[in-house]
Amino acid sequence: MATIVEVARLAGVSTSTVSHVLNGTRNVEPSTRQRVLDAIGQTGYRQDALARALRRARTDSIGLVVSDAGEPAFAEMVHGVEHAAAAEGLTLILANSAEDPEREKRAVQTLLERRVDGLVLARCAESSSDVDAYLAAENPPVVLLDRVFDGAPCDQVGADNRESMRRLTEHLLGAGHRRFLVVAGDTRVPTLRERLAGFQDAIRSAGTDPASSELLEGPDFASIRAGMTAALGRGGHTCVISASSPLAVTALESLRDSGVSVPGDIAFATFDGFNHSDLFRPSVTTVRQPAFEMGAAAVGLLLARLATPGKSPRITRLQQRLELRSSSEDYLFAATADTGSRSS
Amino acid sequence: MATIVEVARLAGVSTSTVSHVLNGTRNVEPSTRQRVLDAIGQTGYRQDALARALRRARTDSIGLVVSDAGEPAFAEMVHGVEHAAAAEGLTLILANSAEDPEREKRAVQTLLERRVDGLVLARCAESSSDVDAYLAAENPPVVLLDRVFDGAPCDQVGADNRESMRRLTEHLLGAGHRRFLVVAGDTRVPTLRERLAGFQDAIRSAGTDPASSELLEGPDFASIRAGMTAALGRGGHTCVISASSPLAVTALESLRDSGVSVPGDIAFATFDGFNHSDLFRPSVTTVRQPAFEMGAAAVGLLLARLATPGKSPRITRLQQRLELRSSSEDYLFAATADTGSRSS
DNA sequence: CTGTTAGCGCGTTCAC
DNA sequence: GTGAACGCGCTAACAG
Repeated sequence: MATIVEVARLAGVSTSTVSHVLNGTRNVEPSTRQRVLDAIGQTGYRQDALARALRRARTDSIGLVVSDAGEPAFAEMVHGVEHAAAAEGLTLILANSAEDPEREKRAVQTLLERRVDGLVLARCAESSSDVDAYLAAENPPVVLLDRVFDGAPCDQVGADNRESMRRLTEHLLGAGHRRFLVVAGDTRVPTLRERLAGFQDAIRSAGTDPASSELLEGPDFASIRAGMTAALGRGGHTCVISASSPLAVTALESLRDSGVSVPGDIAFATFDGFNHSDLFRPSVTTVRQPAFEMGAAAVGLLLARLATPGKSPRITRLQQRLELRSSSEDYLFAATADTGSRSS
Repeated sequence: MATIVEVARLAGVSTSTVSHVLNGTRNVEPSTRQRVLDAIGQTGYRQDALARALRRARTDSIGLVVSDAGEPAFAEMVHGVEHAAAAEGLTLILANSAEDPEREKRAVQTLLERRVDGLVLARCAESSSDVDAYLAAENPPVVLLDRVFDGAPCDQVGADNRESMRRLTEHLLGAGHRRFLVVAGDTRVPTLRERLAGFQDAIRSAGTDPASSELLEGPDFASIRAGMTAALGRGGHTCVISASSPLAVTALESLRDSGVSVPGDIAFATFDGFNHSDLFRPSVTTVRQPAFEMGAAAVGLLLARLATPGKSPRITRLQQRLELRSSSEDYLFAATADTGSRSS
């Protein structure tokens, strides 16, 4: 690979002139400029990003750490981050923590060593505080993605989980449901905690008896499954709400294994959902995350902070879309069913 | 951020000693070694990957360009590449060409400027020859992923598309199918061309009349859809085979819009398939790509080449899994149906 | 309008 | 066993 020195020699100018025509950083005589361009063409010279970054103290790259690269929603966020970054001339360094605090820590360290201009983090559930220490020491621009932490000293992008769950639940209440089975999952995860809160908001403001519904919480999917099976055995619920796509898989498997049909015997709705759901039965009612847009928005916040640091942190909440489908809409209440006391 | 100079001063040694302690590149007196380690601990010093890479002429990073980051199969490959790279201490720079030759070209250029130690490319359908020129000029280790090009001068990883399609078709022939509707897609794409070839292999070696089946080829999904609708209108086919997941979506939409039910009226099978298909109806018969493993295998080949260059290119074909489900298995031939002349 | 020079932070000879 | 000095390729400050 040719270096700037060879180009300069070939064009009969100094390296600094070559640098300036390349970067447009000062005027150069059209004729010499052309000589430089010709020399570049002949040698096939390209700037060395490494040397350039070392000198300029900026790498034109950003780091992204996701907590589960296998999950479609995260894959879409990666896609969105890549898209927005590329559009801004930034390259993307990708790391996956796989929900492991240790790997997350290493990833952040590695990215800082590589001197990324900014960091987008979808932190894992039990994220180590070491990470915060590293970030505080270095203090690079950081945007938290997907999982919003109250009081975090940086920009954040998330979905309007609480409001969306409230809207979903209100819709289901309006359809007549009163006895819900809520598969809430690991409520230490902010996203899932917010969704549960949204459910409770709706129940409370509707004046419905919270005791009619049942919550399945916890990080362990085996327990969730066992809880599902037990609850379905007892019966009485008219609707299952799942707070995430992996939880939905577990819930649907339990329903299938218990011989409970959707929407024949019970209604079903979930967050995240499944691709191309309209092609299959049951097509499932879904609160769809704008994952791609969230990734792109994170890059936007990063650039804004890069441009004007010192502003106070912003939280962007992107609206989710409620997609009503057969799994909830085609449930029929039995004529004799207790659809709750319509108290209002 | 502390630099090596500060550490050296604090430890009362030269920078070269610090460097040697860090890299274990020559013996140092245990006591001075400890002083250096202490100084590192105090300052929170970490090596600057940029300066290090510039000096060592290697970046410990690899570049990955995928042709469609939005496609689940590619997302899994990204996942696999990231996983294997991280395990080897390599960081991953990700770019998406979005099937655009221009973007692909820019991505490869950018990655070369960043001096990645190697490149994994899932090239797009109409990849520019400029890319080959850049690669030839620089001659970095390259592994082609997913789309295998005969005679390419580099290592490649793909799936055994031809064999898998042959196996699938043979299975369907065994079930009695003779009149197939094959949604082949853009057969300039090696993967899709191989799958079509596998179908033809099976038809030929079974001695079945090729004219009984119909092929839908071309890059344009609207035409594919129109072709589907026309073919379904004419009728006579007993089985639809789709060569990829996006094609399957189009095909299933056409089937639905034409009021043809799967597997009631027609059997259906596809490559790639849908996640959690067993939870929904119809559950679809699928030839599943080991996408994660393919990504990991690509990194493996890259490392092997890095270690021992000069060997002749290798092609790794990973086996795909045939997942038989209701969409094809539960199709019932009408008693009067012509299931072909059982000539053998 | 252009050239000279001094680092960015590190790894690595070469000398002791 | 250790240190001094050089250079990876580039940009920015200073001169002219």
